[in-house]
Amino acid sequence: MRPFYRTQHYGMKNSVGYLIRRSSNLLTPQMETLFAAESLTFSQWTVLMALREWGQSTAADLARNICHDTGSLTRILDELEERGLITRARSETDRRVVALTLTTKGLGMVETLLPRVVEFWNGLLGGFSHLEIKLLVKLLGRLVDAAGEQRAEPRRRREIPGRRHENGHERRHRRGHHL
Amino acid sequence: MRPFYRTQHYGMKNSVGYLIRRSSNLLTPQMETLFAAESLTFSQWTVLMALREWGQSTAADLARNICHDTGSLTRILDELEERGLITRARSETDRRVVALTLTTKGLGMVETLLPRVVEFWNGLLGGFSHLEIKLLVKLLGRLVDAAGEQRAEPRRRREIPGRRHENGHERRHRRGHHL
DNA sequence: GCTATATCGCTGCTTAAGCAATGATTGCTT
DNA sequence: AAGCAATCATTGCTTAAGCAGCGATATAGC
Repeated sequence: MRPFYRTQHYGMKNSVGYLIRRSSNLLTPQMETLFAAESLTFSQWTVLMALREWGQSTAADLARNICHDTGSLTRILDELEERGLITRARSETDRRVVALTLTTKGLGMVETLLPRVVEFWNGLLGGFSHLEIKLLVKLLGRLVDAAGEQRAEPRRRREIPGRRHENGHERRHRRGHHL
Repeated sequence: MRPFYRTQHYGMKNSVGYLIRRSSNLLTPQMETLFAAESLTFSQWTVLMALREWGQSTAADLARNICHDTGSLTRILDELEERGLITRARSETDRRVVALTLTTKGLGMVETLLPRVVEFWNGLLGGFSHLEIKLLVKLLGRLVDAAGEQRAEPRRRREIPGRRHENGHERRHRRGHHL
């Protein structure tokens, strides 16, 4: 296929990279104002959404499919667990893995926030036709796929090996938080 | 216009917010590997590109049109100036303003890096038709506009009031850097 | 069965981004 | 003309994200 960009014509207005970056920087803080009252980060919100959608997951899994490295994610999960929104349960069949589940409280949080998010996006995309939005979603999806392959094999989400007992994880050290 | 999203069907795969965030998180580090040898940040790269494209600008202007708050930007500019890639010149007609220009060295840096960037994007977008890319660019542009309006008046870039003498800025305090 | 390699979740450290406040300057209102 | 509000670039502080390394566990090769 004939390449799209030429060195001579490459500018910010037609650069996908710049536009993506700018959208992200613009949108993230706006989203977070929606969660201000509940003091949720966009990342935390995404974790909750993912758990609601996938039912269950693990930290490594989320790190791959969402956003961050496992280090940041651990801290995000720490807070979500502390606030009683998610549950960590060490798997029996693979004791390295900790299965993450949404608590009823966590699910309630999502249900509370979701309408605001939907309203926000409907407002923001008011000038777009449904066809355009579908197109945008599709193109962005393909872009994400392409970027994922470029980096490494994106690796499918795997099934979580049997998770029997609730809250069966023994953390070695607790960070900061007394208790 | 009939709203696009419904609370019932809102999921990650069709969420523009999630896709944007994920693209950004995926793409940024990949871009930065292109600048690894020159140890440039994506943000720094964007500043250089903007200056090349707009000829001249100010910190506040860049902050509005690019990415960050003026605080971060000051530090980014500090390093770029220290490395001799840009020039700060206090304006005569409005002494609050510092006009930013690309040095020849800075321009050379852009010219060196640009081919890599172009190649990267052409590779990444290999599976897209030209029409699709143009469409994506257009849709993203409109999204950025919509997000900008939502937040506040995006405010057009203004002309820089007369800039006479090169390097006529007296910084009150120098950060860290001895000199 | 044993060793080498990979994966998982977690921690400490480093760095970058965001926020509030400041001093200097300008423009606006009356 | 004078005072008030707004703007600009900068700084220190706070917080979040990224990276390297670790102990525990699991898998593959032989």
